[in-house]
Amino acid sequence: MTNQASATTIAAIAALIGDMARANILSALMSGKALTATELAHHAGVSAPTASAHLARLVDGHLIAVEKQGRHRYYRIASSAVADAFESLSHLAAIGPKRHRPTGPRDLAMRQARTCYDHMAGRLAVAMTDALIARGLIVVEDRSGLVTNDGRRFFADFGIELDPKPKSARPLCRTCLDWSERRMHLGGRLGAQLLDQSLKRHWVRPLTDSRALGITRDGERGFHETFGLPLDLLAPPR
Amino acid sequence: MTNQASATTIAAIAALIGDMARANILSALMSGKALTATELAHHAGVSAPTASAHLARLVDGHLIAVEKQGRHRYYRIASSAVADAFESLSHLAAIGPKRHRPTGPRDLAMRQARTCYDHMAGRLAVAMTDALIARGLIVVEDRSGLVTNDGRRFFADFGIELDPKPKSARPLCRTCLDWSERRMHLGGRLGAQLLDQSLKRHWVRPLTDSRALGITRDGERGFHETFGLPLDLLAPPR
DNA sequence: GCGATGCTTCGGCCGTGGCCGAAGCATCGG
DNA sequence: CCGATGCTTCGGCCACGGCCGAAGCATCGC
Repeated sequence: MTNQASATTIAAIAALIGDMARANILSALMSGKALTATELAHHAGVSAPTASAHLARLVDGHLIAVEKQGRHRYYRIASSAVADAFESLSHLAAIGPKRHRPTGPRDLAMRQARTCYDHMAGRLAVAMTDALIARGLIVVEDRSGLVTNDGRRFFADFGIELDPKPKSARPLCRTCLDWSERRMHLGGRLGAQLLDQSLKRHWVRPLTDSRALGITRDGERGFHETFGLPLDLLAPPR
Repeated sequence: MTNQASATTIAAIAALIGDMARANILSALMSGKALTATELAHHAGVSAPTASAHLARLVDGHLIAVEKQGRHRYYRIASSAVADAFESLSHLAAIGPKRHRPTGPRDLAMRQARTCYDHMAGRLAVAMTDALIARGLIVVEDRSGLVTNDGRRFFADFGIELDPKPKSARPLCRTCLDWSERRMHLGGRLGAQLLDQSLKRHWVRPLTDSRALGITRDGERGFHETFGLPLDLLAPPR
């Protein structure tokens, strides 16, 4: 009767993810966008009542959170821990029965850069995080990080506002791990804003029907000049 | 119709984990030991036929592997990716609805040192890995690692045989990530042998009814002198 | 060979949970 | 106010899958 209670909870959570409709819903929310119930119903390929029941169960299990806005209800992933668990399962599903890495073109793009929840992951994100640490712009310890004064200036120049009085309780700088790289990368508000800026500047663009991100020509230059990332890391996957 | 196929697979895998009996079976196997069908049936609290059916499904889904030995059949976790996914879910289950870390005594011990599948995880394992890298005894790149010549000597002195012609196809040195530390630590055959030696030397001992490991007095001295780990990291959790 | 032990397959029972259509609240726009 | 839109609740249908006991293979010890 070890962590019996714990095993119960694990089973409950896994069972929540272990349904086609709910997995599709979570998959859709992994983009980081908050979506309405109807959109999610459509995405999961089920009727509105069915989706509603699924969403209620996911909220009840604290896998997703809901925010009502007028007559819409916006659902989103509840925490980065949820995104994390889903990514792990996703990784397991991808390598599944195979012995060695499949390395399809889609897979290569995913490994280079992709969105994870609402920030970036993959080689690009890991390298950016390393670069920020190496330059003393952020300090990372355990799972959380701090922005240094140098960093504050740097991010301001880059167009990222780090309001000292955040209205959101969400941590500014958090690390999130990476199934393809086995390294940490930035999440939290800072990670989200880095993705935001990168998209705004057209340094990366979402690839169709996937969470993979493509690095544009501008991006190759920008990431190289601004963050000092090596060019070969930024080139399109071979 | 994005990664619809992928979402299907994720749901299938999660559904496998999402059953009390199967979660208990996996939980038991997370110790890294290979167990027989009857033992697992007992552990899951179900009859032999029921357990057999569950085990067959888990094998079919490539979550566990089986090896027959005489009239016994030994089951074990199929890969570190499975152990990884289970740990992620375990982490999610632990923090679940709560806002901040619970930090019970059990939890503190788990964060300091525990077994992950068949090797060590937690602060201790992460620090050991860092120390080995810093001393140039291993080189880690991407997910896999190499033992240097210096390292080979070091491990031989430590009592770990690294036969150049391994009969097992299992990689010697692999990294595995860590939910509590968000850092990589050593898995693979080397990681397993490090745990082995640490247990043999009574530097760590399994705590009752848990995957947590306690660091003994001998261990504090040993890890400090042999790996150069700081003493405060080795002290019992406050 | 023989029984004992370990494990799986078979057959049948039953409950949980998925699904939808219809109806019920809530909110917006006019 | 009214209808339209977004979402949930209700009621009922159905099947997937978990559970066990009994029986069937396989392997060991003698």
